[in-house]
Amino acid sequence: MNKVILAGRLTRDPEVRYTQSGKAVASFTVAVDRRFGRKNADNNQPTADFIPVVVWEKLAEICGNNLIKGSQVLVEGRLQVRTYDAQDGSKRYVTEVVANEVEFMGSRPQREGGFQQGGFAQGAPAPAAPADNSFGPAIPDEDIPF
Amino acid sequence: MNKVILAGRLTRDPEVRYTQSGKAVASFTVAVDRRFGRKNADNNQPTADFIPVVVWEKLAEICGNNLIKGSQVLVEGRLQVRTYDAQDGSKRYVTEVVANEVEFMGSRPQREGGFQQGGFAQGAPAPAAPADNSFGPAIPDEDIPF
Amino acid sequence: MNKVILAGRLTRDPEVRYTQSGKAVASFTVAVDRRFGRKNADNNQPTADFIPVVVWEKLAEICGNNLIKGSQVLVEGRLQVRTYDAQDGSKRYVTEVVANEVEFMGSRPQREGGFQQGGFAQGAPAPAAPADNSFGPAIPDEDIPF
Amino acid sequence: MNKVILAGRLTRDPEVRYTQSGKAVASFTVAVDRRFGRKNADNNQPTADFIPVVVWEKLAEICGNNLIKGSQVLVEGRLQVRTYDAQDGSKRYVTEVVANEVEFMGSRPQREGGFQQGGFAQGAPAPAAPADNSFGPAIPDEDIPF
DNA sequence: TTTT
DNA sequence: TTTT
Repeated sequence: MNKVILAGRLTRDPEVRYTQSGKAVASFTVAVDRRFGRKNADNNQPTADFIPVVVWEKLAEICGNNLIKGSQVLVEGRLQVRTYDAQDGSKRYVTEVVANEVEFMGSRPQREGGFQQGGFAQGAPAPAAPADNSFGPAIPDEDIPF
Repeated sequence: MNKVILAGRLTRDPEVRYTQSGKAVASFTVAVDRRFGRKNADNNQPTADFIPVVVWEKLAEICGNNLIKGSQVLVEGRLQVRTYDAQDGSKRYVTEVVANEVEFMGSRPQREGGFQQGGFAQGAPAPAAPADNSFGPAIPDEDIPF
Repeated sequence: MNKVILAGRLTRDPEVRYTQSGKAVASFTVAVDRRFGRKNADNNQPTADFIPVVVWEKLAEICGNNLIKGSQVLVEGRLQVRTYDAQDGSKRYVTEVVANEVEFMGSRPQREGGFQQGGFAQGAPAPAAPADNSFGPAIPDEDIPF
Repeated sequence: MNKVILAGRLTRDPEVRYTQSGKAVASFTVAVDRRFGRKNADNNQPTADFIPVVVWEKLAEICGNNLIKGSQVLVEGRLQVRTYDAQDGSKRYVTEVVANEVEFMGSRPQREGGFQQGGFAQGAPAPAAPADNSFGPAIPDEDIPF
């Protein structure tokens, strides 16, 4: 068992890319507020954890089409550590949550254009082209977790 | 909510260190086998995820005293991304699971000296001195998650 | 490990009772919508699961003071099966989630009087008197899960 | 989200039944030990929770073929409350975990005949006929959760 | 780099 | 760097 459950808000709009074979991949970071009391606020500690999340295929497109900066989500997935070689020859690690479920929670930030009222992530059209993967190196086409 | 649940085996004996104020910290990596079918075995993909885990205080000592390479564990905790400055001035990220519960599961590897048959992690004496933190930079003394 | 995580909405206002020794107990039911597709809507199947939740002590009072029918919550707890003897002498089972954490999620139903904007369940005054436990027999005073 | 994760041992051999349309259903109870300290042992409280679990189709057959009384399992599923009318006309509730994943954990009880060493639940032949559903009324044929 |  |  390798299970992660996060509830929080997107720090930015999701970034949707496509692999060479055409699979959609969405990346975003979820800010999870720490419970009051877990850390003393007065000693300059962070008050949130920022967790990189990656979503594949249909769910990626749904997230790209329905989530924006500030959106509240409930994410279920697994922890994955990818490894890659940095330019200086050293080995680097990228840890992220590969989500297999993203629920859209209540209070959603406003923006021009109508978003759906919330609900589960499913069914949606397909957007367009690539971008840069902000969480590390290129994601290989085969790297589909489920 | 920021919750992680892992079931797997230690890739090495746990490493126990102490902060300046005397708090114990144990670090180990849990190998979580991927379900057959999640990845095709034939395309050179990894068959396990290797997840760094950090444990504090009493639970750290219990882990240090009862777990060894190969021990089967069920870990519950939260995902934490620490940030630090590398020697070359760049910013690096260390992601780990901060465990608040470690259950010892069944089949445990043999070793000289008697280990307990299993059970929950609790109650235990205290070992001794530091070492190096294999997962990143020094863990500050205040960084206690609960 | 005995862990339950639910995201849903209260079907009614929470009911707060007190044990003889004065401990608060809140009871409510969480309606968890099933994912579209898990069940075909067209064969008269329910579209939600209704899960009884029980909360103790300080958290019970916070829930009583901040949640109402329709409130969206994220509940973490454990499953508990209590047993009791029915009037006809037969043995009955009551299964409920004993929550140790209740997060208040976004979109909250309106009602006269100001409720807080959301956040984690903690810190709050104490309400008053008993009522009837809608999920089964009297909860014994000692039955505190944590 | 409606998620349950249990680690424990079967109190009896699984019971495998078949619906009219031929779908396999396995039922068993998982005993989950409570953490020491969660309950004082000295006040006659139970030291374990006994949770009814239901498994469908292929996974049901795998469980029927590989698990026995005492088997250690890690179960992931969802909580379901079924309702039915008792003979006396009153309404009764049956709560159970509908498992979608069952991992076989380490130390497994011995019995004549070779069982596999453990691993994930998948792939297996099919056993035979019905029996009585020990956890409540007949499970309708359509009631397949995934 | 960070959300409300 | 990896466990069974």
